[in-house]
Amino acid sequence: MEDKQQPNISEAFLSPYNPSENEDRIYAMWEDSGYFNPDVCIEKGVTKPDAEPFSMVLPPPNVTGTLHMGHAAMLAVEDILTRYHRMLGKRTLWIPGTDSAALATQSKVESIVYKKEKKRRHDIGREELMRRIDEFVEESKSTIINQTKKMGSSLDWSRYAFTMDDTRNKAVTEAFIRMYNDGLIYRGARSVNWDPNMQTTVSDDEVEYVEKNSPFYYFKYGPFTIGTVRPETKFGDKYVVMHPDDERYAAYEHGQTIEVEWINGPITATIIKDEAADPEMGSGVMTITPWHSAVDLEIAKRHDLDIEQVIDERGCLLDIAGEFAGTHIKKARPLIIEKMQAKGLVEKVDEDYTHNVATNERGGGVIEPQIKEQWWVDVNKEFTMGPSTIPGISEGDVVTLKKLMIAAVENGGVSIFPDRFNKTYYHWIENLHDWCLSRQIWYGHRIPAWFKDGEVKVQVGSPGEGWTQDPDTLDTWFSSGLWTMSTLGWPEMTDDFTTYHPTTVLETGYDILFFWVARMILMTTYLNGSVPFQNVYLHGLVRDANNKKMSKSLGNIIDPVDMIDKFGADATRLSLIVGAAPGNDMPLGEDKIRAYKKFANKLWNISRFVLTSIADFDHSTTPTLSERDQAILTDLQVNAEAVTSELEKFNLYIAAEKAYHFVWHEIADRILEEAKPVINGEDASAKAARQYVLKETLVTSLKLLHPFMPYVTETIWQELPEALRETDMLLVAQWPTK
RNA sequence: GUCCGGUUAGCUCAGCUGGUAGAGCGCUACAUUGACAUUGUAGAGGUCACAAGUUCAAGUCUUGUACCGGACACCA
Repeated sequence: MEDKQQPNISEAFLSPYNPSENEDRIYAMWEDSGYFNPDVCIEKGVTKPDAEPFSMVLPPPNVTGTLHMGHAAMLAVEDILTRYHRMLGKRTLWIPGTDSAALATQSKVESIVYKKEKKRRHDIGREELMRRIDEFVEESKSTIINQTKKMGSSLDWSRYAFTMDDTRNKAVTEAFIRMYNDGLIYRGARSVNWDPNMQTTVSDDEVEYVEKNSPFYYFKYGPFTIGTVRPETKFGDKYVVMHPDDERYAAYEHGQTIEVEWINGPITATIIKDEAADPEMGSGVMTITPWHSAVDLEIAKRHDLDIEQVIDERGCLLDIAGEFAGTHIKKARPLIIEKMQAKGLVEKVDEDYTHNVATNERGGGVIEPQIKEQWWVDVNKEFTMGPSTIPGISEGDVVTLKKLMIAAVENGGVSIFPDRFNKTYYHWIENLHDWCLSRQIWYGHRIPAWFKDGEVKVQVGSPGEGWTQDPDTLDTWFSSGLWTMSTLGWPEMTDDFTTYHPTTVLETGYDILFFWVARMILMTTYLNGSVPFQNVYLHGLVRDANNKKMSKSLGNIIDPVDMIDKFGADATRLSLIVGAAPGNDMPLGEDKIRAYKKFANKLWNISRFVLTSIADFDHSTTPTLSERDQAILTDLQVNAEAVTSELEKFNLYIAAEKAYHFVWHEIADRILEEAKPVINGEDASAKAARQYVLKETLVTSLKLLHPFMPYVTETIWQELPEALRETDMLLVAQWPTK
């Protein structure tokens, strides 16, 4: 049997490209080289010490989670940006980290403990629970880290950060104390979103409204008719509110009292005229429950009304409910209706009423508004600005946190891509209320506040004998809001901080623009007088091939780890980039990933062909080029510049598509095909010239594609003859423009 | 209710500052065992949602209409 002749090229090329044989090996090689760390790049001479910095933080995934397609898309985008800028010769830093996801993690561990030992958190105590959580975190964190590496992410693991580690803890405490001392954090009793299941408050942004069908009751309230879906809140309703201009009730005067027969007997009701009552809504009359409704509370405050609690923290009725006291609201509701029916107070019931029920996004409990003493960030309080590099804001200006957040974006300090999200961002800020910071859960950053006999001190460590620390912890987004700073060592003015902050890009999903992006802007503009990042790149949601949301219940989840095993990380990355315009959701099916696996193989074969064709080329000579040879080199240049300009504009989806199209349909289909007769022809100098061109073509292709498909390009690079490799790894080769 | 998008080939989408339609997948025909667990060449397929306006010229700008989607707010 005759072997085809394959002079001087590696045996590796004799079979199709096999991602699983190469990816782990290549990643280990990159990691061992230290090139993910910009300091090492400088040490080894691949980056100039004074090169322009490029920095980015990884939006920290939940430490106990597993990788899903959303993460994969995020990692693909960020790694492309990182590799591109590294190849441009910048001091490039992409910082990895994981998030403690306090609420989610604690409830996960609690449920494990409950399943195993039938114990609740109060049974095992704070310290023990924390120990269990730490253990759980330690055990499960390697999963997400390993999966992140599988995607080819060129993160500097030597700078790995965890939201709950010492450095981050220090940053959180420092931030809290400074904001408290400036009066931007205060303690106050206000209406909060209380989750009776998890026994904690949640912020407005964590409340999810779920559409539900419930009976809507019309009750006779003296001469009026009032409507409600929640009869159990109605015990204390002694104010009846109507619009001042509502003709139907012109006979009643504000402040007038009437006797009304109510659930547990007669009460004295007071008429309140307030514009909050919508005349179009039902009868135009309502009673209010200020303790359990933020809207009602505002009305009550306007008229200085009594405010009474009806439901306790566990969701049970209080003494005010009389015979129903101690009963859980779920059980009480039908009993109350029964009694009211017997008393003839029920006028009618609308069984088919849909309304939105507030639930805790992360636990699913139904929110019961309560008035509670909590810690808050005041977003409207005026203060005098310290040193500032924020465009449009100078030292000494009187500002508010809201103003800072708007100024940072309005004056171009932060650019958001795609820019239509600017409006979404402003819209959110206009609606922004004070931010409830404290959470009644144990896992998280403990609030540095101490109490003694009604006195409060905010500081690091106990003020002394008899002081007890606030048992509450901080909203997880408080620490996340510091992330660009804390990962770089803030509040210490480390070299990292001064070099890499503000970061160049923040890449994340548009779904957490408010949770996270806005909060980072809030915290950083105030604490550091700077923006946290210059650019925000928002990616969309990954949907299935039919554009449906991926979900467990639909069974349409595509697992990125499966896809990597099946088609390779390169193919998975490209499938998540091409056709994925920033801010738009993208459909993804296996077919698409398979198509890019073919592309990786195509590149593999292109390389094999070129290496075979140039095997006898003398690299020490520079041959004389024909016009056509020149034209091909120009073509390379033009296309490399086209890809570059799209990358500069953050149009990764176009850049990837262009690179793909150029390599496959220009290089493979035309340049390689037309080179065949020249390479096989008699004219030795024409052959040498074309060999030179082919060599350039291959090297440029590998470089152009490296950010998008790092594994296959690096695998090929490692097989190139020494003469073609300007650097030991493609990872740090020079980007092919200029 | 407020705000923001979208509507272009069978499907998924691209079309930047206006100059008479593009890609990928799919489909049809032909070719090819080659650098190619295939690939190449060619082709079919679109009154660019609808209406009016600006303009020498409108997927592209303006206004309106109709659907579709999203974010936020929220009701007794």
